[in-house]
Amino acid sequence: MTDAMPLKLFNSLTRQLEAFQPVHPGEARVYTCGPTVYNFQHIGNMRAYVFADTLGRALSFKGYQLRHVINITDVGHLTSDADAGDDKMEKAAAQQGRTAWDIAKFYTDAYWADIERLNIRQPYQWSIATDYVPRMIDFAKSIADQHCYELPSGLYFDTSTVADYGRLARTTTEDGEGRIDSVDGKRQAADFAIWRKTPDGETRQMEWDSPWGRGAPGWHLECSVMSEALLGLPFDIHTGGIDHREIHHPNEIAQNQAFTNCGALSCSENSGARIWMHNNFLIDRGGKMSKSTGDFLRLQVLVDRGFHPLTYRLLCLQAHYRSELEFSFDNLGAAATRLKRLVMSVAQVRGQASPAKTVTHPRLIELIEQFDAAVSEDLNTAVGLTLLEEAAFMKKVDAAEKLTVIARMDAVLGLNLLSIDRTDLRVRPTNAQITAEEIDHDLTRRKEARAAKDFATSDAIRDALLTKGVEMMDGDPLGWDWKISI
RNA sequence: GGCCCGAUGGCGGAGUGGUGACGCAGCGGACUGCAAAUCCGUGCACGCCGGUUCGAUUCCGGCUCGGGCCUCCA
Repeated sequence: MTDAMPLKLFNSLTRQLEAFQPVHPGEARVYTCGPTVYNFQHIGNMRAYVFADTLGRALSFKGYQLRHVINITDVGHLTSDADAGDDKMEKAAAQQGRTAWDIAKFYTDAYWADIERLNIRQPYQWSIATDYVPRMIDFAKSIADQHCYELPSGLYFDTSTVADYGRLARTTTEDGEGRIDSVDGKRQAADFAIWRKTPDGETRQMEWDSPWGRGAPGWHLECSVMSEALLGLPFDIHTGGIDHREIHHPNEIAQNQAFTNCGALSCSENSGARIWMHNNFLIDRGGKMSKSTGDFLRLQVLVDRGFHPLTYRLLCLQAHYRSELEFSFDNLGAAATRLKRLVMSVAQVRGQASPAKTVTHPRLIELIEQFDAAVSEDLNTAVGLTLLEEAAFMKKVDAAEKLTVIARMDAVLGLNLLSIDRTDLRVRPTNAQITAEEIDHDLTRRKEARAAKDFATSDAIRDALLTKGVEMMDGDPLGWDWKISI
């Protein structure tokens, strides 16, 4: 690969753009903090995975051999960030009358289904936290003497034993207000549990024996261990939602520093990953992004309302991953229209040719270069998308060359333009009062009426369908579509 | 209370020290029996007050407003 156009990424650790320099030449090793599978993922959660996928695709586009790991947290994540309390998994299990293991499997499967619907590529490996518990214990043992201390409730990490604790978060680490319910005996408010002992007299569904008693690993420990096990320290890029920048990732970094025994080295070398990247939040003014409200927005809700999942992906791509993004069904509707027009245009080109081997058209060559530049500048998908559209909408250009360019760009954007069709976008809303067969029947009747110039009848059929959320489109090959009305 | 971020047209959202992308909506046109869909064309914006500068939307300070985190969150 020639790095004429170096890939620049924003490193949360240094808060600036840095040229990507792989730890292992030609390779890119990426770890993404995945979901805690105690519930469905909401669309805000999914933005993180669309982002991580886009990053991975960009790295592939730039010629790097990608080794991407996404974890599944199926144990150890508490219902609060206190050091004691309910485990999310156990709590969900108790509420739903199922085992914690069943809960984990159910929501992992649901998550994976969403991953597929969003055309997120399969990573090199999904790492399941409970598969790594022995390794977590080994990791904890190796740092216990120098960096940890034991209390009745578990093994705690002493954050004063590593240099620059909390530098990622850019927070003052002094105990501050101490709003977290403090555990007696903690040396610093910021100290966190590495191993949580099961309280005396209790039994958990998910617990293991350890040198510190029977219990479960702390959430932060899991990511350090799995990333080290599968990618080695240091690896290239660690991603996650921006919320992890404050607590989870600083704690991970502290553990990594302790584990690699380089507590005093420079930031980039001892944090475990060279680059830490965080996607910003998807904002919903309606407040449906919080799982605690019960009725939260997940991908299926969008589909139920007649939106193809990739509409959501396009919505994410329209904004920079580091910007907050406003979610609303109006915005989603705008993205749906944009996607539809793009898909129609590409499908037309697809019908005319197969991708050419080489591109000779000057503007197409330039578009590829501009696309490369946009992606290389901290993943500017918003601009990349407009370049893809320009290519797709160009007139009087060899279809084969055009398709080649579209394919190359879509490999990064992941809108599946080489195989998706206009009909795929016609998603039946769950509240539809009419079947596709009935609509086709009416469509035929209407055509007959129009042929006979019986416009009173044809208009009546059209109006009737419209009241059921279906619009007729005489000049469109598809003939009819669900009208997405909010 | 502490820490941090943002403010771009009707909505969303890029970007920039010197003609402010793009999408959706709107408007005009083509097409249509009329519409819709589609295609073509097009109007509209850099929160306020100072400062730096030949010149600021872009840099600095203040203000106002909004948001996030410090409690679980991607």
